Amino acid sequence: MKKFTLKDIATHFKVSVSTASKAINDSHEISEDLKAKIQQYAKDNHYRPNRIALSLLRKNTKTIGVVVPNILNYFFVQVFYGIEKNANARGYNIISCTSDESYLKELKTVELLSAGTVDGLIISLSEETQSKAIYDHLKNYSNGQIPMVMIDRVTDEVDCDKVIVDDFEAGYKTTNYLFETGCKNVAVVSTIFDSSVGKLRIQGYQKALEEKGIAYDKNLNVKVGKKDDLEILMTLLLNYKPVDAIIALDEMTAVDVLNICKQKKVKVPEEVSIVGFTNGRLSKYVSPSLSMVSQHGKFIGETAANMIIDRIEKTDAETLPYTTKVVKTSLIVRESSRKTP
Amino acid sequence: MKKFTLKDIATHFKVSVSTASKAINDSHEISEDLKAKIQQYAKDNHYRPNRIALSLLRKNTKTIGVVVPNILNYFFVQVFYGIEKNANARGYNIISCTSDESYLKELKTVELLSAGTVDGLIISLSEETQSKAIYDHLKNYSNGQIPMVMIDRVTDEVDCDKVIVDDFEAGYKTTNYLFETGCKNVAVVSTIFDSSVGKLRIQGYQKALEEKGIAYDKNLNVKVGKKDDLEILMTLLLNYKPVDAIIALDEMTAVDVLNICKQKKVKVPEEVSIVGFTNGRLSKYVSPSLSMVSQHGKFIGETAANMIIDRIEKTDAETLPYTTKVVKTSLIVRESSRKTP
DNA sequence: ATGAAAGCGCTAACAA
DNA sequence: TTGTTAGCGCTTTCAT
Repeated sequence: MKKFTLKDIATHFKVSVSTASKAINDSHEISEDLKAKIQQYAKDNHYRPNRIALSLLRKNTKTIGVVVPNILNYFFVQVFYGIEKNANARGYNIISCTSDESYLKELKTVELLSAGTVDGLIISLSEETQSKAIYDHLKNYSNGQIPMVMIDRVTDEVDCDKVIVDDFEAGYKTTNYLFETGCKNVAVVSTIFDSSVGKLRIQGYQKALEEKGIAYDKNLNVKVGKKDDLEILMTLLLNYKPVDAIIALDEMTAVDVLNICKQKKVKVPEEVSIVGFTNGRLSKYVSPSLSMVSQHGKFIGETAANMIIDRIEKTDAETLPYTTKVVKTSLIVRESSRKTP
Repeated sequence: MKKFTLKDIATHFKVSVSTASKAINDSHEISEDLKAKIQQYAKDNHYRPNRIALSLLRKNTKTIGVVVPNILNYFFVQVFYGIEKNANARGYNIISCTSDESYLKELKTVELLSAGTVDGLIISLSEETQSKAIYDHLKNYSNGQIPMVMIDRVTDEVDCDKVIVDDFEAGYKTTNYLFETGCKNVAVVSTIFDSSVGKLRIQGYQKALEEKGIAYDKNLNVKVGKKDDLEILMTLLLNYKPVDAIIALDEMTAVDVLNICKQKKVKVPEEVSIVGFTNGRLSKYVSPSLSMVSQHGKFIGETAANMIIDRIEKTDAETLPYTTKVVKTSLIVRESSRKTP
């Protein structure tokens, strides 16, 4: 598995390495004759300049790192897709890592990537990082070394470019939509109550309640932990009050809630409207199909890729002010929510 | 965005770079006193040895490249997850790329990765590559340079380690299962008729037909191209013959077939049994839930990661014979297929 | 205990 | 037209 290098070419033609280099790069300094021979030889031997050496020389890697909490979540897959698309188009590669919602894994990943491996980093915080609120690994990162863009799950404690979803507004609008279609008792079911995103959606929900003059009832804000049984929690919820609308803060939960309702013979949407977050593959296909809030993951990825590359390629990068782009959500109304009061 | 290097440390303490290096690496050659000071200073400044420089020196990158045709396909997401898991556990990172089912993009990606960026490559062929049957970019790759493992969509024309699904057997067993449960006219709907995987499943299907003494009817082998309308093809199929079982070769198609049946008031599974390939998120949640063939994507990923790392780390790598691991599928029976004749 | 020098593969001044 | 040298950041002999 010996690599084929410039030196091999140089030795073969008994020329210097720099001559070989110039010939490969089609420099006008080299005679046409020699160039042709060297280029042919290089081609025959599948010579590729070593990117590691080039990276060291040019002090860039043409690679951007992406850290997402969970690759099995369709939202992040879409984000990833968007990043890859734009980054590739601009000549960058992606090195992708998962934090698995773990602070430690996130920390290690960030340290690894920060060691010259990538020219910039796109990261969405793990749930554990957000719940522990430890951001040192990212502060140091952005302070000293290379550009960073945070997406979706972000924190104010780190200064950098950000692309976020307008989760507050999404929570607010979704709740209002349910009110407008005649729902009275709107509950929320969340598995991401510890993340910034989950909290903002709840705040939007609370604002809508407030405007409507309805007191916030924490029993209607169902927090589903890793070990909790959603079915039990749902039973408690439905027995607690005549809930007629449920907002599920992620797609899987929306589907689960729907299935539990069906199983309990609760009619959707006649008795209970359901609206979920993240417009992925599932929601369209279940029946009744689910009304969903789309966060436009692909667009977020594209935007983040452009922001990071812009910053990487700006020579006066440090002087650019950090910006935060807010992506609006769209409510996709399907069968699981009532249309009229 | 100036990087903090050994030189900075050396200058700060007015020592040589090599002394600084040794101190950082806790060499016994350096006085405890100086070591302590240097290590503290390094820590304070978040010094991380430049991985690019180390890669150049050690001639390895501790990174493996992964090229899959389509990241929005749940099977590949699972594979990816498995690769990431095992690779990380063994100290490797993943650089991931999508070929988008395009030969050209695959070619470019492979060339890029082969240029010293990664220590090994895991690849699943794009559909276009398989239909055009051009494998030069991979032959050269495996000949000369770094280890490669092909997964799922592979070709005999390239000598390397492989992890494949027993698609022939899967097609065979699935068809037989349908026969055993009383189905007579088993059709297949495929969007991947050009890929090795799709062809093998069809061959398995044909073998089952043959054993049963049933002539292969190509009208029952529905090929759905990118521009074809599945609904029209399904209508033709159902009008053509009293089909009582349909095998869909990917998950999305299985769901689509199910929905079209429901829409046409064809009862599933009473009138038509449906079995799909790839046990992803969708199949469990639609109703009736879909019986699926699981290819154990995560396991395939884990296996591939181990194979490539084994080969990378073997010093006598070239002498190791190439092996092909075959992963058996499992049929997960749900509601969409009949249980008794 | 510390430093100088070489070298990983490559390019880009600068010489010849 | 071709070659020499230096250097990207680091480690590792081999001096000192």
